[in-house]
Amino acid sequence: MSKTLAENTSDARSRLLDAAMTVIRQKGFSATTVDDICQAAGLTKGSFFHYFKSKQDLGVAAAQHFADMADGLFGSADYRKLADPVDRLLGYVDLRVAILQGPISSFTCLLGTMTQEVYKSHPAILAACDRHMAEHIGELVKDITEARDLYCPDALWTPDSLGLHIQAVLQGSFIFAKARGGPEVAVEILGHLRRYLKMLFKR
Amino acid sequence: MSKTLAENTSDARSRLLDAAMTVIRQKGFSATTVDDICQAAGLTKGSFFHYFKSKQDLGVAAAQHFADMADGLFGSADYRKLADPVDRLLGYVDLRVAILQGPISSFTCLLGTMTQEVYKSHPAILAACDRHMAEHIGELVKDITEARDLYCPDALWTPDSLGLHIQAVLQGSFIFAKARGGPEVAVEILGHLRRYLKMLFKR
DNA sequence: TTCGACATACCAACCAGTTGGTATGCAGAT
DNA sequence: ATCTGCATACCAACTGGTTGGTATGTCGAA
Repeated sequence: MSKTLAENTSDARSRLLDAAMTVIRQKGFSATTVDDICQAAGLTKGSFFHYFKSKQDLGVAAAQHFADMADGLFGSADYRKLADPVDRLLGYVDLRVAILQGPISSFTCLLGTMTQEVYKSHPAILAACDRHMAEHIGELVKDITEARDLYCPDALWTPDSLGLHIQAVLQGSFIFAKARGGPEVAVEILGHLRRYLKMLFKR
Repeated sequence: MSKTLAENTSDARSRLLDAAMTVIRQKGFSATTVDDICQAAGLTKGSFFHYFKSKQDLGVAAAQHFADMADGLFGSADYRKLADPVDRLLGYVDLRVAILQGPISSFTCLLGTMTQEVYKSHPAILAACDRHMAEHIGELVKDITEARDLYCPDALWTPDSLGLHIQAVLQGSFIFAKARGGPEVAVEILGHLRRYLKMLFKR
């Protein structure tokens, strides 16, 4: 019943996944050792391999875990209730800007980070990252499609391509946040994304 | 003077750097071993540590090497001679699209890849990546400034932020190219970047 | 003979994964 | 209620292969 604070106290598997999310976003997948994760979770290796049959297996599960967390965050956000689909898209971007706080590893995308690293070496992880990113984009594409039908049905671009573009800008902004050691540069970059969206959907 | 294509035959240091560029872009910095690089270069470890005092040292040199290569490519491209700065910017994007061919590791950015991975663990490499990316962006910013002065001097955004944005879109498009296993998706993403630039600089 | 360029052989640290074990909980039989 | 049997959860210690790095040697050019 008694629980320490930093090391969260839910079941061991969740603790390992939370730890993995944090550590992998800091050091990358290859550079994080199983021991790193165990230490961060306050558990031992035996426990780790009780829940995950390999490090790659953990990678896949961590991608899932991250996607679930993101789903919760964006699925329940206030901007989702706005009537105009363009407002929802801008609300999404604004929320992403608002999130840019605290340590870098707290707002960057585990899926993008792992994709970069494992695309040749761990196909299972790559596939998981691709699938979860596609699902996340899928939600955006719903709003994009609606907005396009409403404000520019004759536009030359497809909703899917714009969803990808939005996500690409985000991923790119994370890289520069890492390079510069802070989120300020990402805010500037997302400013252009926001402007582009407003220009596309002239009301 | 005569050089084979894959394994080139120039001096050992260059061969090691070329090999590092290729292998690191495939497997990431942490996952590539010194032996990997030596094997790809057709040399041995003794030679490696003759030229680089550590793996991190190689990372810094590889970033430099990559930046030099990029400088050569973009510095001498035809679009640089165009009179209108907007044409030069669009020419830059078009060249980046044209480059999206062959294996993924041949067109992705070593600097972006390494930044993601080493931002907490190898400050020297991170600093090198940041510096070279900033220099590359600096070239873009010249054209952006000129274009802004010419076509939209009252715009609310700064040339620097647009340079970063362009580069962020590129970096993001590489991530998706890796996730999807091909460059097609990057072409779609860059299409939006191109449209944004044309909208910004209405002529 | 000396020096730079490279090779060979080797080491200590590290790392993913294994082994063998203990503690605890639970289900059903008695 | 209590005992038995078995599964789950977790741990400490170990292993075999790998990795960054070193020590030493060879060879050709100056």
